[in-house]
Amino acid sequence: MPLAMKLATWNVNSIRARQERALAWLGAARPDALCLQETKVGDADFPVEEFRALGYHVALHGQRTYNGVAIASLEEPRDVVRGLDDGDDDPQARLIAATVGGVRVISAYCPNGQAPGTDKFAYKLRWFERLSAYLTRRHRPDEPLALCGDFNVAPEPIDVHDPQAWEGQTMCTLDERAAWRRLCGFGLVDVYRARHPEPGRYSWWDYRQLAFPFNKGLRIDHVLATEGLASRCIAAEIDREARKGKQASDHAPVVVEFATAH
DNA sequence: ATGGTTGCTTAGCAA
Repeated sequence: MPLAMKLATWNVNSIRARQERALAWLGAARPDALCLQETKVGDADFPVEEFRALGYHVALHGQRTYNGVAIASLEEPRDVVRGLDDGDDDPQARLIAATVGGVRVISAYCPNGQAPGTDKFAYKLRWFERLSAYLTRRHRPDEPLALCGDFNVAPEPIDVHDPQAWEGQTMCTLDERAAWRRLCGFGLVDVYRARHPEPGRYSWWDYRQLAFPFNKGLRIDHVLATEGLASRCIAAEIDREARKGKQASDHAPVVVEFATAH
């Protein structure tokens, strides 16, 4: 029985474009589970064998061109559930859940929302409500659960490089932040922020305008854990190194560790 | 600054 469980989440912005970097990162970081978002590939075209060669199983809920989520894990993922499972006829592949190491791990790619007032924004807010309903329908706040992914919400001004410029913009509106708080109201803790009260820590930087070198970012990738699991957190980091250089995703991995329960 | 960069798919969309 390992002493800790290491869990990571990373929006790779196409697993095919990022395959080399993603596999190199996985081989070096060796998390017990990695939640992937924006794989942008159908399940038949996911590089399963390359992950397998590193010792990782993969549970897939893919989609060609847009969206697509996955969970890679050292232990074989159990009880895999794909989608929000609420009878809604939603063709967008944005959620996959599996049990790994006794923890219910969920990889979520929440909608971007484009801009307030658009159909996409309404879909985003509704998707958050559906996700909240999914949690209350299928889970309890007293079980070990980690909801990981790209939420496309910067929860507070501290999560934004220029809060005044971003106020009311997509990812920073009152409605999105309210949806985020309702989600957390299930009984979830923002694991990174709980350990790191300091400003200037972001997980996403726009490709344009040299945003990364100037650290003009937002913290929109999160690990939300139920309180019992969150209380066992022994580390939480954002791997800025993975955002550096050529052919990087616009997101960095968020990595957390939990002491194993006894 | 209705700009700018990247990826998928091939001119336009999404982020």
